[in-house]
Amino acid sequence: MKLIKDTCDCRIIHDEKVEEARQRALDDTATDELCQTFKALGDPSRLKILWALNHQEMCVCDIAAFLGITESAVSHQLRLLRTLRLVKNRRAGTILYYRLADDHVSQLVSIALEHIQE
Amino acid sequence: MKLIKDTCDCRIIHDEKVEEARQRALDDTATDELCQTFKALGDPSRLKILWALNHQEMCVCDIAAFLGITESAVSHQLRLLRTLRLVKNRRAGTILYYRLADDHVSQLVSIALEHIQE
DNA sequence: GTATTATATGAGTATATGCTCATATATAAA
DNA sequence: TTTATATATGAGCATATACTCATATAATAC
Repeated sequence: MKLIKDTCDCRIIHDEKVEEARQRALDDTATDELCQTFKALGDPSRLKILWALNHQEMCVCDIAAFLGITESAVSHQLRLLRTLRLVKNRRAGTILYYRLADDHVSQLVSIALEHIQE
Repeated sequence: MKLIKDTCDCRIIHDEKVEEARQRALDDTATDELCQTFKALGDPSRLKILWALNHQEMCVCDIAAFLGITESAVSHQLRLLRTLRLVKNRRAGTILYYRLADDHVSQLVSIALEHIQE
């Protein structure tokens, strides 16, 4: 977190607002984790995957067929979504079925849908 | 939207799941707008700006001082946030005060905070 | 054991993007 | 009008990232 310089070339019109913002600011770790979560939802392939998994569990090759991209690309994205605990999977033989980890994704998309529909 | 090939090299294990996903899929425009919205929240500078504006209105130079980045960088980000109707501004002389356009951002961040805190 | 299927992963590449710098615009004051 | 202040914008650059390709791993069948 950079600090503002003490020299006169830093223009702060409302000191108290800047201080207030600093007080309420999220810590760096939370900011970073929030960003990673939102960024995960900010890619068309991942958003489509998550939206599809919101309704049913699916295996990698089905998701690939649905999206029209390679299974490798899907697998890469699923790894990211797993890391962020947005999806979980269960194994059935050689097949891995993916599903949403919880209903946060559903809630986030619902609110974002409200936003874009106004 | 690419379609899957008819040749035998496309592995679809569960036809009905792929079809179900297609039926429920969001249209391309909605997907794109949702992604842009989430992407906007997926950058540390923009998320900090939005979080700060969730508590009070601020002008460009105050935000710049708060974040420790140039006013130019802030202005670029605010333009994006304005385009996505996430923030609004009011003019007071030469100063522009920015605020959140509605409470969707607040709701989105709250849910995402729940997610990362589990 | 080998072969097959389903998925995962590492490296490389092309595109996207967040910042800086220089410049432009808008409002106000002199 | 001239000057100063506050913000906006375009271009360029350095980094991030989403995909492809080749290869590796895991589970099953033989």
